[in-house]
Amino acid sequence: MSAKLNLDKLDYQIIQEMMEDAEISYADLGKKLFVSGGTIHVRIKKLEELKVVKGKKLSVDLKALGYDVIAFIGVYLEKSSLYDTVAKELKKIPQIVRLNYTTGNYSMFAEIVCKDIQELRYVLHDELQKIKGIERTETFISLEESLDRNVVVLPENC
Amino acid sequence: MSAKLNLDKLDYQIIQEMMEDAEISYADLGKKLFVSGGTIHVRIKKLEELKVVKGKKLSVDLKALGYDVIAFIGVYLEKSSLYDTVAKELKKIPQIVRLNYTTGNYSMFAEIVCKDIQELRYVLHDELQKIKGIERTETFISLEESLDRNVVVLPENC
DNA sequence: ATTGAAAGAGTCTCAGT
DNA sequence: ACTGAGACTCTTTCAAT
Repeated sequence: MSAKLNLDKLDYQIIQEMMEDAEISYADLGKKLFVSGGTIHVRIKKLEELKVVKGKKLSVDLKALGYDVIAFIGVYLEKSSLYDTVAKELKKIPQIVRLNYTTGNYSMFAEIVCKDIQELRYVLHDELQKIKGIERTETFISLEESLDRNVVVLPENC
Repeated sequence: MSAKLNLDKLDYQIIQEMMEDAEISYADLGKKLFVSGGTIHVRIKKLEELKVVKGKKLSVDLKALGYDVIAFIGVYLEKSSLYDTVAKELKKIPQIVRLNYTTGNYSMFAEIVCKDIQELRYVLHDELQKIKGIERTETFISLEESLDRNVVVLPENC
């Protein structure tokens, strides 16, 4: 499925280090990995061209901004062939931040971020119920996020 | 729940713009929002001190790196009071990247990233079954991620 | 491919408003 | 609080290896 990439140990080390600290400078990262800053630069450009590294994302504290409710929604479809049309409708709801087509009980799995329970209730009741093709939904409100991290991408090396 | 922050329109605009493009320079962002680069700098430092902005994260294409399997795991606990001890064990499994304590059918909700189905099977069968307190689990393998975006943080303004 | 140095661009500080 | 300019740091390019 995934194309041959031929990444070496240094490539993986760069990705791993930058997943832990995306703001480290090329010079400092070079020191840490015993190569020059120029080499780090060349490798990162290569990884960006290969679309392995997609860029940087701002990390914000949603709770601090007043988004107190994170919830997961399991969606049952009337027919699984309705996935594309239902997905298109769900994407129009700005509170829905993630959507996966899944195996198992639910046809699709959504993640939603809201300011409060009232807003969640509004989206679940007024927005989702309007969408044709959704049989029913099950909502799991997050009471606590205990973990949110990156996968470890170092293989046998290092 | 969330403390009084007193962010103004410019603060929200900066966060919104940087969520869409985390790598824009202060000068360019200033031009876009009709203030100087120095003002953008001051505001971002303030937002970092307030812990609203937590920094930047490297965005990588897991599929390109050979992590072909993303799955969600609903965990049923024998007693919900076992959450902390089970969470501690789950955190030891590097493939588990996210963990939430939830309301609803499941006591907890995990997200897992694996290289292939064999690795997923290994974690589900060999690692999870070892953990005391887990009654059973339900796994939803993602066949397609249709959406992964940030919430829109602009209130009445703009 | 990697290096080191020079050029260019960005961040950070600060005095003035 | 915002600005603009100077100091500093980082990224980017490139000739040499």
